[in-house]
Amino acid sequence: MKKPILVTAALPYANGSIHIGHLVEYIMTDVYVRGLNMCGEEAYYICADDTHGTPIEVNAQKAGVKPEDFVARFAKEHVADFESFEIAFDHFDSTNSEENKKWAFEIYERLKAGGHLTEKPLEMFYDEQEKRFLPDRFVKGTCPFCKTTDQYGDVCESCKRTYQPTDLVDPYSVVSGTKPVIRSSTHLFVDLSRFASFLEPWVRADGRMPTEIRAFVDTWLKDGLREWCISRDAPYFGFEIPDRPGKYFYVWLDAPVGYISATENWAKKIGDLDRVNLYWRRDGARIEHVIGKDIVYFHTLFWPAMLKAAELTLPSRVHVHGMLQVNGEKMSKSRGTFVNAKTFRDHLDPSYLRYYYASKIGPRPDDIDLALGDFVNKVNAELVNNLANLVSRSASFIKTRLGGRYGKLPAGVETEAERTFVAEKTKEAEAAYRNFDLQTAVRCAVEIGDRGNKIFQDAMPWKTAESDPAGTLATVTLCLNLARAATAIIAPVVPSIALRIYGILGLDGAPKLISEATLWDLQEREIGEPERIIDRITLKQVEAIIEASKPAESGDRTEKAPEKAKKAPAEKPAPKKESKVEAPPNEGIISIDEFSKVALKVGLVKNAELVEGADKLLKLTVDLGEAAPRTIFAGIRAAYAPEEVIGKRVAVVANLAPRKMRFGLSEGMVLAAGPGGADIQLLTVSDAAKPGSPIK
RNA sequence: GGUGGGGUAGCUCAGCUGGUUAGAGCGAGGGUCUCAUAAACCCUAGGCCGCCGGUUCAAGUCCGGCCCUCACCA
Repeated sequence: MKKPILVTAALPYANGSIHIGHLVEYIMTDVYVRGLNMCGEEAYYICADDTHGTPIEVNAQKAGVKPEDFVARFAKEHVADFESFEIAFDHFDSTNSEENKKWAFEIYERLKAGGHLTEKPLEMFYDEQEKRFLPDRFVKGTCPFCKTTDQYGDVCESCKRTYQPTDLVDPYSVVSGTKPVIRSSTHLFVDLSRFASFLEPWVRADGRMPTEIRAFVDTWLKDGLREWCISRDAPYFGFEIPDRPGKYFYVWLDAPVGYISATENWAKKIGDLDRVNLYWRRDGARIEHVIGKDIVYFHTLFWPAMLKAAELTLPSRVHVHGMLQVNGEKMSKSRGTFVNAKTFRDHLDPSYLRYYYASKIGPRPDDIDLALGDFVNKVNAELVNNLANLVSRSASFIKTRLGGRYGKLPAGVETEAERTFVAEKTKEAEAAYRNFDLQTAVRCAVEIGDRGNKIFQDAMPWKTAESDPAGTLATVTLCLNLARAATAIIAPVVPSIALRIYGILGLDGAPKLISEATLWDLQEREIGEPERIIDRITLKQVEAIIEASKPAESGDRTEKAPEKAKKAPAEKPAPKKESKVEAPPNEGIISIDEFSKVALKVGLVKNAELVEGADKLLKLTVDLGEAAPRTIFAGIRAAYAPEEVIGKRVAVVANLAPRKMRFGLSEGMVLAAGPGGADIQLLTVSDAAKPGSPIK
């Protein structure tokens, strides 16, 4: 007997709004689950908000509300966003539930009983003012290697090297701005290496994950698995560890457990409580996770180890997708490409985005590019001009000129050829859906649409309607049966459009099975009422979305959300949520004292030259009114030729720690505006300013 | 820095286990038609398949090196 399939998408973090990056995953998973069901499988789609962790705790505090309330606001918003994009979860839950606590405890107890836990002290930064330990991303300071300032406690964005927070020079707390002290705290660890012999074959099993990802995970396995710290100190929003008062489960311990607890609450909702045990304890389901490239480690190593230790059902498949780019670049607030689900929905029908994503998503974990011009073209050409218009032209032709009833299909080879073709495409599309190859499924539908349009065009029914009504009706009937086939195939992608088309064709309800494509039963019966299916879109509408997504003011210097910024699926790690009403204050804010630490001065560029071996840098000699001019390397070569810069009076950070570069020592930093590359404007000052005079 | 992925026509991408003249859609140029959401249909465009070597009768398709780019680094 076929097992039901329980599909999950990664849990969105309840710290921000759903944006078009998240939607890649929720849409593709939704299409996948709808596709499976339309292939005759029994598939369910489960998800939940991920609600725990330091960022939420801190942000709730800043917003002056309880974490529970903070999280509840986003839960409401998330549900509304998903609904509007026709993402049809069978159940959407929250990790902050009694059920989740219960399951997390159970897994914890099993880890302990199995002897998989170790305990040891850890030296960590502690913020005395805020009375809290500081996770990596809540400490900033100067990179110990390259001396770049304001780097997070785990990795330097400038030189990309990783280190411990305690390695930072001049560390400060992101929460209070004070200098943290080192304090020891005892923590719990899962000894992952004990699971190595189990994980290796599990990871390598055929079909477990895309081969590209397997290669990636393999390298981790070869390097040897490290211990995984699963506890955090209070204050923390999460579950307190039963036998460790004051210690809480790290959010990544209980987040994936949400897959199970959400199943339990769903089981309760549908009145079949045993289902949670059937699926998770008795191998009664295929469990499939859909995740982004960014959280592979958790889902292919930690999570299966936890499940194994607790003797729960392991996922059959972990499907991984790539990240979203917009116009070939990361989503960016300042460019307006960081588009929230709500903003998109306010401007355009979500069907467009569902269609576009599906048309670009293949089975491999490649990044997908939302190229705005391409978006407009593709949607108009394929969804509207091809598919919707085929229905429109054929249906209204029958309605207005051929009596409003379908005729018989043309006899003979013509119809046979189409039947064969559609049968082929239907099979291909079913296989494609099962394999997350959504672009192939979409192409199958479009190809059928092409055939319909070509047949209609070649037959020229507008010329034969009078002379040969029966033959003409047969041809148009064939076209509509093709349109119906394409509709059944595309239904998982754009369900509401499929429903509308079925109505026009005179069919009840929405397509139920992809195989309806091969029914050919639109014959000698009434057709429905023609209606507008979906409008073409214009670049202008898309530009309006971008415009609406730009930050209102330039002061909004966004930055990565600490610790869990990368948790959000399909999101290029970047900015946090926009400063809407409910938004907590940004912890990037600094005090006047901190700002005054920066010595900005006017510098006169005496000389500038190209740097051999560095295609981005110019070597500047800058007079700061000091005894000797300074040498400063500036990454402005793409925008300025050396001679353009000489003689300019520019803004210089004079007390920046000197940075040793391959080409020499850089003794300061020249300020410039703009996104980078060739789009850079040096901040210049009028000639009246003396070199060395302070900028305040 | 380490690891992994990419680099194919102006743009977005297909090209499985190597094999006839390297494909699609959009855009661009030309034509047909008017039923339909200024939609449809036909023809055309001739791209060093990132660079350099190698294996092979035969290489976008395998191997090595390099360049560029993206991602991940618990």
